[in-house]
Amino acid sequence: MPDSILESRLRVDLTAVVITVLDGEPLVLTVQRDDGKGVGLPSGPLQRGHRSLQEGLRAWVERQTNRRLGYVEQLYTFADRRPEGPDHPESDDYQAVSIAYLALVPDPGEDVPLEGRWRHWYGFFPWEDLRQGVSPARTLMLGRMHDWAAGRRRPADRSCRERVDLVFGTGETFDEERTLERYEMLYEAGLVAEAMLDHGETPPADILALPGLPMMADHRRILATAISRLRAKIKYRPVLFELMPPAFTLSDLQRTAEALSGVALHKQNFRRLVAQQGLVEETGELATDTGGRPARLVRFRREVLLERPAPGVRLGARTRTAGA
Amino acid sequence: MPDSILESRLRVDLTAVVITVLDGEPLVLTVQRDDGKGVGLPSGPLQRGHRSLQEGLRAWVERQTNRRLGYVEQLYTFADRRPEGPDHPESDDYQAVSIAYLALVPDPGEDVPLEGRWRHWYGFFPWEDLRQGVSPARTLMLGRMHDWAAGRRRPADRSCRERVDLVFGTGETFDEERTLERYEMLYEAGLVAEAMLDHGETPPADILALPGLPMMADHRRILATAISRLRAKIKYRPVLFELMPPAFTLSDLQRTAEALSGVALHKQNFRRLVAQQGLVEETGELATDTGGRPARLVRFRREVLLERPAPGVRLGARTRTAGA
DNA sequence: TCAAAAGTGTTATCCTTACACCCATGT
DNA sequence: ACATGGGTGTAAGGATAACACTTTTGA
Repeated sequence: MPDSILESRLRVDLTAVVITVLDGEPLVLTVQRDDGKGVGLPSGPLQRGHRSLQEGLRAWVERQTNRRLGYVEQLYTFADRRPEGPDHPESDDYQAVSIAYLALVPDPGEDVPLEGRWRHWYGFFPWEDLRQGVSPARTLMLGRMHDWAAGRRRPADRSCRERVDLVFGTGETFDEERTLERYEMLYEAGLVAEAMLDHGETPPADILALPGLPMMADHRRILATAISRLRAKIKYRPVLFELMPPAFTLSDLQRTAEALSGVALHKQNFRRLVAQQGLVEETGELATDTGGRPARLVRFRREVLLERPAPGVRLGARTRTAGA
Repeated sequence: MPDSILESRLRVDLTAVVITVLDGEPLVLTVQRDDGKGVGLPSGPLQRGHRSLQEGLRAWVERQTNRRLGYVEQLYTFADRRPEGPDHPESDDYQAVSIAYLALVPDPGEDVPLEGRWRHWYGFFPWEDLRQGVSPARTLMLGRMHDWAAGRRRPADRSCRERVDLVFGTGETFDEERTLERYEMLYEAGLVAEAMLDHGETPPADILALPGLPMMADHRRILATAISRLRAKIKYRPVLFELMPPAFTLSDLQRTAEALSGVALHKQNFRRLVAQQGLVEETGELATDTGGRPARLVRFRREVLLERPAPGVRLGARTRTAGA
């Protein structure tokens, strides 16, 4: 009853982060907005007739990209305010509430229509890929973060520099799950294009000087949320297998895990962990196109979803990287 | 552009699960709806002028219950369809989308106004409390679930009976984090009052024969979601301390952990885990009102939030219970 | 003096890590 | 033959689980 006059009914958007891995590279399904807003994630408003939030999401993705989704889980709900730029000084209203979902598909499929396109994760987040050790791009960006940190004094807690090093990790101490925190820190430092747009500034002409490709609205933040969640989740739930074909080799599985987590894993231990958890069983066939000795093909034992309490591909140790 | 005629703008509700622990009992903040719908969680619509979703939530809880919230995190977003009962045969529209939050406060506080009231968790979920071993209520309810399972044959996967035993656990194998799954299974079996209401039936007069007190709409499901999340989270993030006063004893801390997780913990190992993780430091004072030997008071070391990657109160072993 | 609760020490066991080594195929 | 990737065994280290025991207060 109270203040019902203030109630605002607003649009509810459903937004999908659809992930796959192809040849050891993680991909995300994007759409190119025709209104010049750039690259975004598939999304659309919740409608009458959608039987549930998830059904609505599936319908939108199918329409926009022709893909049927398999595994789907809810990620997070964001409220996107209208940007506060000089054009909208008075906007105290919300544009929309958008409910973001994470979806996994085992292969990219063909005939993705015009607007739909798979893009590499690490094009948007170059600093998140440490599989080859520390990349020059990462070092460069860390330098800029240190410059930014040096110009700030945060009262009452540790120095900003220390926080940067903690969240970004110094080589060995990289925590791959902190993708969202890293993005938010870069945003705070004004080192991503979206930060400038949201403050009404125009990003520099040499947009490529900023680390990572931007996305429309807050979609890159949503993607960062998805990556963080997925990197955490593969360790305690068998979601990795939602990205695999029916039969695969253990090396394929490891490559997929590495693609998602962004770090190189220790081969023998990875295999043992998978084996001893009973997550896979042999098909009896061999893959001959491996280059060296043919590898046994295995398949996911779907039964574990029912029998084990919380099985996941615990990643185990990493291979020691050369970088500090 | 397409189908904008179908777009529906709808209400967005913010719903709070506010938790505290008092004298070893976990409590949830509830409001009594005056329209006869029974007990519910504090909630209200997102309004213009709320600076963010979280701010909106805080505003509503403060107004309805006079409590300021400390720790707040987003839980899940639900779409509540109008019930399909005989009164609304044609309703294909949503009532509202509600975004649920989990909030933790260190003490109940006083002067909670008329509608606001703290209630015991386990009044709503009697089967979730295994601190004293297996309760008669739990055994009774498990029997009913077995009866239900016996009357069903699920094709293509394990027998329903096995699924019940897996999710509810047989004594030793109880997985405290599966609170939501257990509630959903009880709902499916029609053993909670809400299931009947949602199907247009009237619950039996002897409502107390059904396990646990009901809540309005889907609020008990939301509470189950909160419990699941919280039980999982205390193991890898130091959220337990959001429920503690500034100074407390290790036994207090253990009692709080037990209250939330619903199982009895092994004293010595719990203490060692907390100590060796550096989560607390001594204040130098002693608590004299413990009954036996006075206990040292400790406080949470807030610094760990910055220095450690993912510190949590890993609960360690449980005390062996007598029940099978 | 005894009950009650705090607090300490110690061992067996398991899981993880790290390393070394062998196997099967294509060129 | 040898390069390449698949696959196995094993010992060191660390964390957990389970146990027994001592200390300090109030009644």
